[in-house]
Amino acid sequence: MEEQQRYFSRELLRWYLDNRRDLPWRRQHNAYYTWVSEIMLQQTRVSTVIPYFERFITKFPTPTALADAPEEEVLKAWEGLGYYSRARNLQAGAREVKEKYAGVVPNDKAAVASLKGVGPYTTGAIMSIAFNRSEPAVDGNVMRVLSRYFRLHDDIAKPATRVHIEHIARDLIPDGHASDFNQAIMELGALVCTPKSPACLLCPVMEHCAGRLAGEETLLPIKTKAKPPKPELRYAALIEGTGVNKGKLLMRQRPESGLLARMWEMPHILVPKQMSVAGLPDAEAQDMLRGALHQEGLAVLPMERFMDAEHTFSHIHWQMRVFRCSIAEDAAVPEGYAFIGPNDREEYAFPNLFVRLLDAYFGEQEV
DNA sequence: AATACGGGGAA
DNA sequence: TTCCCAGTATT
Repeated sequence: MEEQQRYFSRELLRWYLDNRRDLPWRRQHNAYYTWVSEIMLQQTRVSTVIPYFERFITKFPTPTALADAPEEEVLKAWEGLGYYSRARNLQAGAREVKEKYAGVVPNDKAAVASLKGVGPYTTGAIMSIAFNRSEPAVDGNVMRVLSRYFRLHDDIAKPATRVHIEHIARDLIPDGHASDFNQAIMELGALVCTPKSPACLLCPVMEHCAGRLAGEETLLPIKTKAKPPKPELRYAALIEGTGVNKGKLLMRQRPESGLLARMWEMPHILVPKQMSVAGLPDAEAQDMLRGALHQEGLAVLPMERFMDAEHTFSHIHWQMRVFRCSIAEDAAVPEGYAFIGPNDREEYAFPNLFVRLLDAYFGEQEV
């Protein structure tokens, strides 16, 4: 092994012992905590995850507790965290651990890798962090740190690059220190070797960092840009209940799979692209909304514009125009719809966009 | 190999 | 605004 590599592993480990953050999932050694935290941390910042992790572990302290919980409760605990299939996959994994491994996360790479929602990174993270096994755990941090340190010009957006860097990372793990080393390299990426302006002068391995020595620390890593989100115009119906449903809004549950699976939303329609370019007059928009909802067995009458709202997902940009609608007190409500009041909100999981709309509506009612 | 899949924080 | 974050599943 080259001196540049031994130096990296030695100095990084030394640095980590002094700079390790005190995080909830590091307070005690528990493979389930490692698993839950790693799933939550996928594409999600540490500061965002911390409160979710605390609540989640309090509510579901063991794999068996998670396995036995109602699915809606798990989804509600995930509300606002995003990538909601993670919640369902995690619970599916917990059920498998309960059934096949007596509720204990197995110290077995193949078994862990086969759990739902656990890919190459998370497999390596669980095996190394929880069981101190010498497996690489290559995430965005690790690709950035190693791209800079070894001055790799491969496009980290390409799957083949992750595989390449996994081999490099595996060779760097000091015998018997996989857990600390893998956390150390990610910690360095999060605290020092940051994406925009890396703090090279604070870096424990700057002396032999090829990227920095070449003056390329801000050029690396190479990453092709993602394409911009596709714009979509949507018309939504804010349907106020009357009689026994006074003070409540009619909401519906999204399908089992796809975007925001099984979460609750305001009934709405996608406006065909041709008509959405210039937008429609309110009268025509309301007529389109009324007709589309009628097709679904919902007889409502759009009355006036309530508000506009926008939301950007990774790949779609929603521009939503919300119309206040009236509905007859004895009107039929199709399967999957429910009247939800301010006191019922804890029973249902909503995507961020509809949390904002509900806040706007119920906030207005209080005043 | 490309695309679907959320949301928020930092610069 | 832009980037991108302790990625995975599906196609």
